Amino acid sequence: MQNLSERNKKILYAIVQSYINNPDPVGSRVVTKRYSLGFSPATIRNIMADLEEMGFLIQPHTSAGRVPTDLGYRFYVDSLEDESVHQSNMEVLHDLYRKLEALRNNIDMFLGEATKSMSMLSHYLGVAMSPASDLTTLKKIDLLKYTAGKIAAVLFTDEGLIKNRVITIDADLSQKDLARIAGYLNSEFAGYSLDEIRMKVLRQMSREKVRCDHLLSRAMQICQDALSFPYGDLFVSGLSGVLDLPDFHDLKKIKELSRAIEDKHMIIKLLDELSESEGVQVIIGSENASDEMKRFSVVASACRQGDRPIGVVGIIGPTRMNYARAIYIVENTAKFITQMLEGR
Amino acid sequence: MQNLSERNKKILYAIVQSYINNPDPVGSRVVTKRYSLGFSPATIRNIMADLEEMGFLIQPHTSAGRVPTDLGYRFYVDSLEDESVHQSNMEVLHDLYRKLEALRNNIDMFLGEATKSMSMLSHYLGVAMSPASDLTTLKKIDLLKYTAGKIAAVLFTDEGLIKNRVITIDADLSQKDLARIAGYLNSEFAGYSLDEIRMKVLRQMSREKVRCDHLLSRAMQICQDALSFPYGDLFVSGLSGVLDLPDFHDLKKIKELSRAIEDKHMIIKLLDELSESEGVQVIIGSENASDEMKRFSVVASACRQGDRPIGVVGIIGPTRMNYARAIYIVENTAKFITQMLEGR
DNA sequence: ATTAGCACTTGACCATTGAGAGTGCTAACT
DNA sequence: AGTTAGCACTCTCAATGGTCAAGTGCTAAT
Repeated sequence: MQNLSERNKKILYAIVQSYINNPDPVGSRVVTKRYSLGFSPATIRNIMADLEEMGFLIQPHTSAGRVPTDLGYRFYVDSLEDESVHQSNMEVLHDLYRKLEALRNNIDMFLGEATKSMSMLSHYLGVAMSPASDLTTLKKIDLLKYTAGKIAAVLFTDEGLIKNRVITIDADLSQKDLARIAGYLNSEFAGYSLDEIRMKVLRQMSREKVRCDHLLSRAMQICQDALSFPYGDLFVSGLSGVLDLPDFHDLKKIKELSRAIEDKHMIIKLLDELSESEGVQVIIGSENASDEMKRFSVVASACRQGDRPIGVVGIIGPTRMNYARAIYIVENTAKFITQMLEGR
Repeated sequence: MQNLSERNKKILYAIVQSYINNPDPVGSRVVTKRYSLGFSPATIRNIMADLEEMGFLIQPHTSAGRVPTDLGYRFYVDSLEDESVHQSNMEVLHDLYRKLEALRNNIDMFLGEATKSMSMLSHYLGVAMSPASDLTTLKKIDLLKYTAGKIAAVLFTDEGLIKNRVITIDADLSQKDLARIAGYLNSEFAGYSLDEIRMKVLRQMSREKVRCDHLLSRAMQICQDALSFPYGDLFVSGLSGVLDLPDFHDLKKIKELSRAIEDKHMIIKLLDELSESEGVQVIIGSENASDEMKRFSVVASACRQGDRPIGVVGIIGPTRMNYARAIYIVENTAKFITQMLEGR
């Protein structure tokens, strides 16, 4: 990448951009015509041959133009200037989000709507994930009597998530007992992450066996049950829009994509890994860890509140993606969500 | 339909069945060959011409075999005998559901898994919807202090659903106040459907304006906010599996389907209407109210607990669907869910 | 180092063709 | 009168071959 001359960089950049705007393999003619660098087609051809040798381009067949490889896209994305991102019709984005503000009290629903907006604006798939529960911080837990032998645990987290869960217990506890247990749990565990709490509980329980405080050990048991949450919720939308893209005129690729987004675990893992990193992340085609995603690209960003992750939003599309636009949309969506959560 | 002779019925039935098993237009030859009714191809041809005239069959083009129309499928489904449904590998179904029993406390998650099972077994789309909130019966409401100016309302319904919602209020109420309000709401509204409660609240509020009891009017305000739920949750799964069907080798049809299932409101409305009726319902192609669904069929059943609807499960597929199998799967899934809910 | 020119390759497009499947109709059969 | 055999007809589908345009690589000239 560094061993590219300035000239070659410019040409590679132009080729990728041309291909992103228009799904035809780009030939030497159009490069000279549309991007007026002062070279003749023949020169461009030589350079293109070099770039192909270096792995940035590939030709689908002899006598077709060239198409960027994943490496080519990578170069393009890395050399993308922030300024190039400014596109005209992006004010819509803020208008849209302003409408979404009404949902601020319900983060799950908000994320669902945010994916819709992202998919509409980008014409790719919008995805979002609420935080992996393990890292969320418990703010408050309440226990409510539900029926005999069943209680409902309501968890409030610092991120504004509320989760509830029905727990079956073998004894019949009164609401008063439950309030005492809840009070104890709150005093003991509020402010810790669910992960930490789980560990604390385990330690407590082994100690408790000896002391055998009835209510307390029961409290621990309840707590353990209450915290066993699955992953965060996942939202995906925009599939029907994606199918209109020329990239998906091929049945095989449609199947691949739908298989990928149906594998929620895979997507969750993917987004989860991104939730650690700072800023907008771009994963291009073969850079993806998962086989199912090797022909698609991901643009995603974590939403933070201070240093606590509160979710991930992103866009999934073909490797031939308008990265500049996607990055802009994701960046601003993440920013907006962060602001919204701070404002409350 | 009644004006069909017994012989014609048999032949129509055979044609539909053949087409369901094998997506080739069925000609007179195969009818005589595979279904040994004692007729020659020529006779069958005459009858097929009659059936076409009556609207049960259609030929894609001259010199192709015939294909059932929606009317043809309707005849087939209506004359489907219960016995014909027994298929060999259906025991898997119960094995699968036994595994799902672990999720019985979390009806939403359970429905999600149930759709997966249904789609895996049928190779069509599995859908499920938790009850439309309007009709659910309030069992208990709890109010919890969340932050200053915000409270969380937790609703328990008779169906075992728990919903929560953050409500913003303009004053700061203590947990004690909230408990009083909740107590009042419970004594007043428990046992009524959310719909009824909404009406009661409205009546109360107009009366309250005169009397101006501060806490009470506040309670009404909270209650109104707490009850304003969106639709029930919708679960859809199995798209990638559907794409392997020969019926979806056509890009246009894929788009149609994905557009349809992305229109959640439409699907919810569709299932909602079915939740009123008894037993397994079959809607074939053009019988669908929604344009987007006119080329697909729906097999669905409401799940009841007594006379209270607690959800709808179903299968969406091409009109050339294995109705017998789909009906069997839906019927047993619904039955299983009902049993599971009763057992708790 | 760059470029003009040219021969070559290849996929896309189109019309033609022949095979195969299935029909409708008529005339013969029971 | 219902049923069937026979046959001409229609239509799709796959294969074929020929032309066209695009784009390349190479060579020789600048």
